[in-house]
Amino acid sequence: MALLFRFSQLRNSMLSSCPARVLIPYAGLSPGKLLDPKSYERRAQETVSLHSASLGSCISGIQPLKFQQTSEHEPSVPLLIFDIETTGYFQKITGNVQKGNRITEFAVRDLCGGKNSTFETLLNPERDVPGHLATVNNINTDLVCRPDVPRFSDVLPLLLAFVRSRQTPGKPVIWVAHNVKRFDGPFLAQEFDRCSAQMPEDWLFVDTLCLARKLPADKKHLLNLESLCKRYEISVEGPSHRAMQDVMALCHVFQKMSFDFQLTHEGLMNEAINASYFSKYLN
DNA sequence: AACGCCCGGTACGCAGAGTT
DNA sequence: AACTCTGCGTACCGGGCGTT
Repeated sequence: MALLFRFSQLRNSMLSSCPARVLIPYAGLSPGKLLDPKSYERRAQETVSLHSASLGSCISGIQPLKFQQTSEHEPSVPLLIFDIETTGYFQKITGNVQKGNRITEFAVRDLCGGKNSTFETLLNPERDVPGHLATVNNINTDLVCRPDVPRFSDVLPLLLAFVRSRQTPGKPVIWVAHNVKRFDGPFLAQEFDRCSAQMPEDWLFVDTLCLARKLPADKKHLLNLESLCKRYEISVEGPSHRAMQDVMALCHVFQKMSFDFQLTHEGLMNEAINASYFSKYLN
């Protein structure tokens, strides 16, 4: 019998986040080599405290998020729910790779939970944030275009270290996001490309938008994340369109969808695309 | 054999929808 | 607002079947 995803009480706080000092040893970097750790860590902690204050009670009316390893003898593949905020829509860049829209915030959460199961950071896009977007997510030029806000290239070693810290050797990693095929994925691939790096081949991506399209007709009308939260009766309060908040909402949506589709690890792997899918969005 | 009808598969274009 | 995937409707084609 196929193993079903099961969700159990999170062992640790939903908001436990992974500070830079934890990841730097994984990344094999000295703090000075990466960025000013104090300024970064202070910002990271500020971000956590911000979420602790504003998001701690933002999701209510549902059971606590649950997830269990499928077998103690066979470590499960980590499911990393992530979301990004950007300076605009994805545009394929031709010629000058410094042009185009950039990521301004990145948040990820390992659905398995545990210590240091989340990672989030603001990112310096090295370009202005269009004014109309500040009304969407409250991320403006003054907030992110500062020397103490790390660029994606600064954070990349930490991100890779975070993934390594969650990954079972020899097992792939499954990233889950809403519209990852057309938005988050291409952006991520483009940022890797800017860093002259390649996304690891054992990174797989599952698009919850594609899953939502397969929902029964009565649940199919609107498929954006907000509508899915309403349909699954997931109450999300506070400011929307912030990366970690959307991650938390998507965690719960994904949980519900997993039950709806009776998703198995095998089924999820079949739904997944690998990093090479996004190469068509690069030069 | 000729004709008409139905069904399934394929191809195409358009509108809607998704992300910030 | 930019971009493009997806679903839907439509048209077309070929095969099967029944009727004349």
